[in-house]
Amino acid sequence: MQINIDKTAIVIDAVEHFDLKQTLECGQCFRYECLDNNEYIIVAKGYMLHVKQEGDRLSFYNSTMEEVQSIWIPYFDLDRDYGEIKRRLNEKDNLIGEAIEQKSGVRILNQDFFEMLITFIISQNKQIPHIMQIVARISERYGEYIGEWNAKKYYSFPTPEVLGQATEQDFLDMKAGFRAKYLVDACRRIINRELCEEELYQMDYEEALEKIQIINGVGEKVGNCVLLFGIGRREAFPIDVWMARIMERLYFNKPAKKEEMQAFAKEHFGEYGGYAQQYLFYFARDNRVK
DNA sequence: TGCCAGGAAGTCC
DNA sequence: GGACTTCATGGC
Repeated sequence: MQINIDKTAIVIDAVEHFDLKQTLECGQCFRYECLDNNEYIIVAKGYMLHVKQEGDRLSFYNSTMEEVQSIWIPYFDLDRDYGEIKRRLNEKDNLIGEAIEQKSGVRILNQDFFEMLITFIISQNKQIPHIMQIVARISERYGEYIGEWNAKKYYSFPTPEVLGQATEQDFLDMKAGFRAKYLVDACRRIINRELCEEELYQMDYEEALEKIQIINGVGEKVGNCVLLFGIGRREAFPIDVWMARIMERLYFNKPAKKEEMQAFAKEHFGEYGGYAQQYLFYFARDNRVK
């Protein structure tokens, strides 16, 4: 991968299988702001990033060469061969091809575990814009100031220790609703190490999925999202209402149980389940599949 | 106004 | 063990 220093930015030319807008707006990320066409402010990994894509050129405006290499290339999953992933998925069947083609610039972001845990507990029974609002409130109140753009200030996502100081009432004030008690429970169990990130990396997928559900408010769907987006388990296959709709349409042709769909995904997509899921989810949601 | 949202837990039988 | 209900909040 060729990385260059321009007058105003660190630049990567000839990026493939990547579209900044699709990758941010496909439903996996909740901390971005669109400035202009394919130009964004992103908050991740404790940094505020100003980034823009023009064709196959990706420009990082407020970053160093070292940060691009050590933080942003891994974050955007840019050192993975998505051409190979797409070939493998297209070998499985000819039904997923349309979704891959329409959403071909999606990559799975490598986000932080604790942030994904809290974010996806919030996500249950909520629409994406509202999830983003609540995560922004949490960061403003408990995160650290990391920069501003156009007079708007940005804040990092808090650590478990800091967010652990919030009470159920605090989460209610931030409009988390009935999830407030789950959030308190999650912080507590992370702080006292009933669940820790390191052990999840060492467990196999099934074991990790079971373990993460010790947290009150984390079930199979939320657990899979955390493993996929926060622990890098690409075999994870979260099934929400949109995934159920698109799978019933493409693979079952009738109403199906979640358990059946989960088993099908494991057998059919295997280690590529997470990628398949994201192409299908974004396709279904963006096209309002009923 | 009623229905739904990247669901999970509680409660019934 | 499966089906049904409840849980806040906001957008349409």
